[in-house]
This record gives sequence, structure tokens and C-alpha cells, in this order.
Amino acid sequence: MPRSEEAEWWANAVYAAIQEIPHGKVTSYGHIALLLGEPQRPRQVGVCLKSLPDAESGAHFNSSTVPWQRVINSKGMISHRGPGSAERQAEALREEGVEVTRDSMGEIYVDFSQYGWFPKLLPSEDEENNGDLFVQDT
DNA sequence: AGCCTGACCGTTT
DNA sequence: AAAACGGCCAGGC
Repeated sequence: MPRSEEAEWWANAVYAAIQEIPHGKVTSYGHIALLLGEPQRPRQVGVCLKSLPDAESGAHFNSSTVPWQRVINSKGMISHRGPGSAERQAEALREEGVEVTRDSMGEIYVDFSQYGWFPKLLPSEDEENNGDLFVQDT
């Protein structure tokens, strides 16, 4: 029993939410937290992904049943955790038709206005965001 | 037991 | 524009 019951519930909720991201789209850690009604916990979304079981583990939620590659940070960037990790994620996204780009610093980005999936975001009046918003759920 | 880190993020200097 | 700051909490040591 490695985990508390509460943590177990949260992890399963996170994995199930990530499965809702459509093929060929991406969203942010923060938005997954928001969808689960816990807007203060984007960090724990990352924690769950870190411990996502391998495909061979036989667990119900694993790296082949949960599209982990579709979750990136709120700046549209693939977060780097270990050597080569961001590159592997970029490759997985390319395989499903998502275009990724590199900036001058070598960071890998996805264009949210093209590939973003943010069903709960409402239209903003903010001048900065004026125009580039993401439509509500299907 | 405590201390530190971190697949994060909005707000406030 | 950029950095600091809280909030969050599982896991490693």
C-alpha cells in the first residue's frame, strides 16, 4: 500500500481526465487541475505523471492507455525533467500530427492556438488575450 | 521525524 | 519585463 487513499483517488482522476484530451491536441497541467476542480494543484498533476506505470505493468492506467504526451506547461512548452525526456515527448506528439517548434534556447513549444484543448476556459476581455481564446466544451 | 526537491501556476513586486 | 512569492503535497533521503 504505497499510497494513501486520497492520493490514489487523485491520481486516478488525473489519469482519467488526461484520457479526455483528444488525439492531436494538447493541454496544460494547470488545466487538468482546473477540470478536476482543484485549480491550486497543477504541481500534483505532474507528480502523478511522473509515477504513471509503464505499459508493461498491467495497471489499468499506464503509459500506453494514458496519453501523457498531451500535457505540457502553461507557456506551451514541454517541460524538461531528465535528459532526452522533452525530445521523446516531442516525438510522441509529432507521431500524432502535432507540430512542435524549437526556440533559440532549444526549448520545445507547441502552438496552443492551433493544438490547444481548453474546454473550460471562458472568453476573456483582457486586451492581451483578446482574440486568441479557446472555445468552450464541444 | 524533518528537510528538500519538483513533468506547475497565478499574483505580486 | 522579469523575478520573487505563496500555494500545493508526494516521494526521496
